[in-house]
Amino acid sequence: MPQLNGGGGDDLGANDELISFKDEGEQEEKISENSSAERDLADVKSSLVNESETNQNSSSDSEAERRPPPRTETSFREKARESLEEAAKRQDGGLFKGPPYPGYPFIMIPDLSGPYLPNGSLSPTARTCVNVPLDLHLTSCCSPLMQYLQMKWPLLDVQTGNLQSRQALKDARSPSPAHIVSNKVPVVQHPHHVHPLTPLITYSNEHFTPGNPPPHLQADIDPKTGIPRPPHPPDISPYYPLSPGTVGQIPHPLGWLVPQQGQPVYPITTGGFRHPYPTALTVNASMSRFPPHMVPPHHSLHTTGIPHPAIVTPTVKQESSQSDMGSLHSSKHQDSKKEEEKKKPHIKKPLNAFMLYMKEMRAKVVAECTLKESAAINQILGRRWHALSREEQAKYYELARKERQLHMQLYPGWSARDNYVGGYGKKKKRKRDKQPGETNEHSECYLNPCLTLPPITGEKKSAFATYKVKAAASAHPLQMEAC
DNA sequence: ACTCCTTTGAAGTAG
DNA sequence: CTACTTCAAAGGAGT
Repeated sequence: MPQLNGGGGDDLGANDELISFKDEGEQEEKISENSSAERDLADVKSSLVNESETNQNSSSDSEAERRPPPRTETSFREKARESLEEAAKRQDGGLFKGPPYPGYPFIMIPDLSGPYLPNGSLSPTARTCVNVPLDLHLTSCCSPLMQYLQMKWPLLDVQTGNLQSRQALKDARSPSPAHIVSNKVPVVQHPHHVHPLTPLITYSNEHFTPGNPPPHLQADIDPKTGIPRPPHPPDISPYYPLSPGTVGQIPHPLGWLVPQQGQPVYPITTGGFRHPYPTALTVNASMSRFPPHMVPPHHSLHTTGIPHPAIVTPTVKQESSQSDMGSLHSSKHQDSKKEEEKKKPHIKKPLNAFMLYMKEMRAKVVAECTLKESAAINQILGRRWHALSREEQAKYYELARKERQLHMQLYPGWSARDNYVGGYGKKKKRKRDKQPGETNEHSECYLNPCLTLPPITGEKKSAFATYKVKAAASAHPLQMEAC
């Protein structure tokens, strides 16, 4: 599990999930994260559209200008905040022209406290996330910084000029243990696709059990549509944005983030934005009510009776594997067993950190560029992923960890192997062997210097104990090989 | 209709 | 333990 050293070093410690090579070795990229956000889009676009060299608009001088003085470990967080603001300024005129979504109603403040800081205090990043938007939400919603924050922290859901949300913000800022303890960092559910595992990435109230909402949300009525916003469930942090109506018609880059009561902002179908998976707390609560061994055998139904999104009906995908599905009885003979297995739902893997990140950011990237091809989008997302700060990555790692935990609780006997079609070694689809040199044959690599990362030198490797050399070498041949 | 592409990370298997 | 494979999401593109 990623851990943030709350003290002097921002090293994530022994976590083997965070790749620390970008901490210093990728300083340039990290520094240019702000600009890379606009550049990578242009880069990929240009490479895909054969417009080479157009990425020069992010000129080298500006690159040098972006390069902050060598940062120290102690000043890292400060730098990070500075970079946030700086990026916000820059992106105001860049590709990241935040669409005007004056009504984007909420601010969702991810609580990054908890596991990241040994003392349990709010991490500096979290403070940053809290403080800045709190001031920002009073300013223009088109504020570059806010746009950036919303880009950077799509979970930050800013409602401008809404007293209720201000009150909500106050509440969020209040030292309520629920806010502090809840480590929930909600990731959103793409309306496109019912996410298989959306316990932590769901704030659709659609399936939330209406409970007793906080007083400040009691009369939460959408000012635009007049549609009452569904209240927060009792055990859901008010951080969760439940702002269906307002954003529906507003071209917000994170419109997909919002529960769809109106029209989806992006060319995405109204998949229903179902989040049958309760939130972490909800699930944990439900877990307390339904211990793992009491999880209903019909996994297609959650404890709430709502079809579980992680389960794909057998018609979609089938695999022959044994699991602990309660509906299976060993006494049945093979035919019936086969039928049982046919009916057996396909439990998908929990999403890892990057997948969660992709899910959250994809729509935004798609909205910011004309690219629709997922391969290209994923390239951008991959680069952005590496450009993320540790705290931001840690957020997703933690989220993924919770997803895995939740998945384990819900499906104790499930194994990733269950989803192996034909089993290990029998490839369902032959993946092209990626030799480093082979990968470099990609035109994007040549046309797109931004798609590459500086080669990792041995010095850099030694500088970071947690650097997963092997992982990086195998996972990022493209970056490891200097294009 | 199906597969590939493309990304990272988790988890599984084989040696 | 290491290396490798598969799958998770996504949707356009190709077969």
